[in-house]
Amino acid sequence: MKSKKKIYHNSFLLNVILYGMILAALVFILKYIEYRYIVRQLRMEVYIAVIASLFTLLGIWVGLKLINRKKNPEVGPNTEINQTKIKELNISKREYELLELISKGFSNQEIADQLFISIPTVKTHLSNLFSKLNAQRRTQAIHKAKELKIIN
Amino acid sequence: MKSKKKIYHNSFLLNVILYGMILAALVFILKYIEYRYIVRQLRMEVYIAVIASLFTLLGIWVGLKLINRKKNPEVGPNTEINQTKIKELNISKREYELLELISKGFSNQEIADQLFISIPTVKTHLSNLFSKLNAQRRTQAIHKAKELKIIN
DNA sequence: TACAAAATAATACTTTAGTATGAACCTTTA
DNA sequence: TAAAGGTTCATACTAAAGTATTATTTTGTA
Repeated sequence: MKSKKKIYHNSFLLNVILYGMILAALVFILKYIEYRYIVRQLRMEVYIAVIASLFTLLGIWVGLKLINRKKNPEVGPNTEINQTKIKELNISKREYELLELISKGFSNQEIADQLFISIPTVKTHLSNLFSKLNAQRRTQAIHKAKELKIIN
Repeated sequence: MKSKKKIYHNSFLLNVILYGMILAALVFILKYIEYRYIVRQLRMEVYIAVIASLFTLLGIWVGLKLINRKKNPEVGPNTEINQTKIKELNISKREYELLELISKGFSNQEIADQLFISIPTVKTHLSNLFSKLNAQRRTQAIHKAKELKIIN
C-alpha cells in the first residue's frame, strides 16, 4: 500500500519535471521562431498558428497523462468482496479459505495437502460451509458465493 | 451493433463541431487581444503567454474527449467471451452448454432433466469437455474456462 | 479460569462424479 | 455413398464428494 503510493507520487513528480522540460523546449522554439519571423517581418498570423498548434499538442499530451493517472486505479475486473455478507452468514476464516480453494478447482485431497489437515477435516469444513450457503454441491456453493460477491 | 456504431459516429461529429466552435471562439478572443495589445504597445511575451495557456487548455480538453471515447467501450463487468478459444479447443455446442450448466452449480441429474438426456450422456459430454480443457474435475473445468474467458 | 466458538479428526455410510469402452443414430460433407 | 463429427445411450467400474455423528484440542474472551 505505502510503496504503491510512493511510486505514484514519484511518477507524478517525474511527469511534472517532464512537463517542465517540454515547456522549456517549446519556449525555446517559440523564441527562435519569434526571432526569425520578426527579423523577416512575416505575418503575425503564421506565428500565432504555430504557437497555437504546439500548445494544443502539449495540452493533449497533458490531458492524456492526467487521464492515465485516473485510469490506473480502476484497472482490474475484480469486484469488491462483500465482507458484510461473509459475517452475516457466519462463515469462519477457515471455511472461507476452503471456499476460495474449491473455487480454484482443487480437490479435497489437494486442499488437505495444502493446508496440512486431514480429508475428514476438509469435509467437515465444507459441509458446514455448504449449509451456511444453503448449497448441496461445491459447484453450487461457488456459484452462490460469486453471486453474493463474497469471492471473485 | 450497427446502431451503436452510428451513435458513436454521431457523437464524434458533434465533438468535431464543438471543437470547431471553440476554436473559432478562441481565434476571436486572440484577435481581440492582439488588437488591444498592439494598440497599447504591450510586451509580446504577455500575448504569447495568453495564447499558449488558452491552447494548452484546449488541448487538455481534446485529450480528455479522446480518452473518453476509448474508455466507454470497456464499461461493464461482463467480460467478452472468447469465441476463438472455444473453437480452438474444439468444444462442441452441446459441450459448451453443459459447461455453462455446471458453472451454475447444477448436478448431472439436474442437467439431464433440463436437457432431456440421460445421465450417461451428461457424463460422456463432460468427460470429453474435461479432456479438452485438460481438467480432472468440474470445478477445475469451470475455473479454467473462466480464466480462458470462454464463460462468465 | 471457565465458557463458547472454531478447528481438528475419525468412522461409517450414501450419493455423485468421473473413466473406459462400445455402440447406435444423425447430419454434414467430400 | 462413405467418412467424419456430433449426440445419444448403456454397462461396469473406480474415485471423489458429501452426510451424520461423535469427540478432542485450540483459541479467544468474559
